[in-house]
Amino acid sequence: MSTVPTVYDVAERSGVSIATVSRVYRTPESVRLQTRMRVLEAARELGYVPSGNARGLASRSTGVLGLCFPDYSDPDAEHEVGDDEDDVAMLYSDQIIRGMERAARRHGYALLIAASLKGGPESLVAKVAGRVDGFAVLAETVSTEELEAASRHQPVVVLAGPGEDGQLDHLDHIAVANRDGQRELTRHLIEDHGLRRLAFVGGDKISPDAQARFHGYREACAAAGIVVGDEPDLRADPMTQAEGARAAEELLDRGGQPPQAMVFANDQMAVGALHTLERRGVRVPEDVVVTGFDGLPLGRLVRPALTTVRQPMRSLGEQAVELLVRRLSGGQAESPRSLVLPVTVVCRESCGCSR
Amino acid sequence: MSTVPTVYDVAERSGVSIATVSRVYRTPESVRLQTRMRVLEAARELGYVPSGNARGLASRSTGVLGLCFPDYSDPDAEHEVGDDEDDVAMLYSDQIIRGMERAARRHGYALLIAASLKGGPESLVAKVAGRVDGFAVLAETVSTEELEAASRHQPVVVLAGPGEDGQLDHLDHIAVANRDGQRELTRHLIEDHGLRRLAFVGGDKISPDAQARFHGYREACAAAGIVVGDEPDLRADPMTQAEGARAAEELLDRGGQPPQAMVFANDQMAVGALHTLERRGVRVPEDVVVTGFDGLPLGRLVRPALTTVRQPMRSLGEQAVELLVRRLSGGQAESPRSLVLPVTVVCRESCGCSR
DNA sequence: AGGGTTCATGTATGCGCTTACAGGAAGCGC
DNA sequence: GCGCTTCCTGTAAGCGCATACATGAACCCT
Repeated sequence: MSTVPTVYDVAERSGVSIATVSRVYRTPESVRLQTRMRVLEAARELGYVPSGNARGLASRSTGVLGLCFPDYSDPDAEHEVGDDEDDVAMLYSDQIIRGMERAARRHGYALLIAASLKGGPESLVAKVAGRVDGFAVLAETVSTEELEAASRHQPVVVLAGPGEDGQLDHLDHIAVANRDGQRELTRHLIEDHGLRRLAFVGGDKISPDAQARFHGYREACAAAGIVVGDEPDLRADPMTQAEGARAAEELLDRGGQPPQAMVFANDQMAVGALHTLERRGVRVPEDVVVTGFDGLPLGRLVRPALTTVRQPMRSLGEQAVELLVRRLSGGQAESPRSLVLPVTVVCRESCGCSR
Repeated sequence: MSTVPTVYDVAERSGVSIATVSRVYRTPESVRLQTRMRVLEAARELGYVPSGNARGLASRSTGVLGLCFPDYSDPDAEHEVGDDEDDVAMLYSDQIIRGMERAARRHGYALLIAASLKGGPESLVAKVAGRVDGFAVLAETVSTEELEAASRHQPVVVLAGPGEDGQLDHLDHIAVANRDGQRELTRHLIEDHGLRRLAFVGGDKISPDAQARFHGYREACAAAGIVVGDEPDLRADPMTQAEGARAAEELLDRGGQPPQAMVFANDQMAVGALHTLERRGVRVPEDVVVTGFDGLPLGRLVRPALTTVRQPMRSLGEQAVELLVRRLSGGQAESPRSLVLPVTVVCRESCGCSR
């Protein structure tokens, strides 16, 4: 790899000063055409590539935005086969990555992504925050304190997070209308399909999303005079297909009348349930209605197609970038924004709608 | 955003020198516990986050790996609804991103991703290469010359690219066995299912992948004494669901005997075809067999499930990182590697295999 | 011819950090 | 008490670039 060429090398070779070399890249018009070409020629011969680090240091900006997200699966647990579950599991963050990448590109930024390495030597934030102009974090990804520190000196936006009550509410925040969406979907099941015996399968207690959805569910039930406990009928942890399948199993095997509808806190679990139900010969939606939440592409592809609530995950990422970009271009002083992106109920086959 | 604290601020506040502050982060054990805590305390109070740029400059390494990939879709063409196609379209690069991200994380690297902005001010490589320790490019992403320059001073691996004949063959290169896979799948259709009237739907002429697949197809046909022209029966461009649907339509409407099997150069087109066929009341696999290529999760979810060739896209990304890491840890001098990852034929319902 | 402009380039400094190297303090054996 | 280690910390020199400022040439106008 020999020694890496620098401005000095290019300057020497083309007989100009380093300042001129720098100008050729930063403000080409300010350099006489002839000189410019000489410099570029020398750069080409040397294989010169400007150092982003040096540039960043000198100009105090990197042209890079960041995204920190949780470490879904153990990176060391390599599953040779059957990474199917996984394929789906990560779609959520994939969508956000895509959204951010796109929006970032539009604004001329690149995207640095890093998943939290549980207890790595360097903290995630140190790694990301130190290299970007601003970044987004998927809620619960990094320690509050670190976020705190980082956000004192650069824009940070929290995605899909703690919601209104968080202690991070001085930061920009983007969430989706979990509660509204679930309430609306539930209302649909109750009013439009006339169902009364519903079962809600939630997630772990920590997940603010799952909790908000449960609240929406309860509200709709309450509005219809259906009694619901303080807790979901079942909790799945993690919220995977496998757990969803198991949950369906359990709901089926419970004594008493089986539910008319299984309302899952996310699509993955619902899809898992679909598998179980098919295997057990339970017809969907004739025998039982199934719904999810998220609007993963996956849900459109299973049979029966999944009724769900579509989260605009991609646009979550895009909005995050927009927010960051705005802060970076002068809006630092504005008061913290808290967006709640609307969701839409998507009726497909699994709830009994004609389609 | 006030002024960003630096080592100097932390040093002053904690009464040590900047070297000690640096050591606290780089080699904590080399600093007396008491001193270390004083420093960390000061850092916390100030909200200090080490500058990645400065660190990179001084230590000549960034801890970041990069990925450049093509600009699939026009970022400005926002489709409010019906981004369905798109959801699937990007799965390919998504998978690679995931693979890289994981592997990178394992090795303690973060991942910088950037799609080529067609004719942006700064070239993609300049943007990425200058900020990372090494990077991968999806073939055809950046100009050969730029790659050339970058690869002279840092590891670069080309993914799924020009193959054996490229002029970039002094670079590390990872491809998948397109030809072998398509040959094997085609052989399966001919020998195991006894089909003889096949139709191959390829992609644009530029795509080396699609071309290689067509070659594999031809080889299998030739081996079975089936005559095939020099060109695919149909070319789809782009290789999307919509185009696949249209291709199926065309194959159906062509005069003469319809094909017994539609062999598509990728999964997306095959899935599009599946839709068309269902709509037209043509049964799969009873009336016509359909196959894809790629092994997208999508293929497992459609009905009938798609017989295809699974590309290890995730592992493509992982291998890329492994290669980069190896080069970075002393293997610079090794001769260029050219991996061809094996693919596997995945028989599902759409070819008539019991499942 | 002299003063004022404009344009192109060079000089010099600093961005925030890492890291050899040096130096002082403390502990050891003799 | 002396020399030798060992351990911890400070000093200082860059890393590669951007950029304010200085410089000088060419030009225009009076």
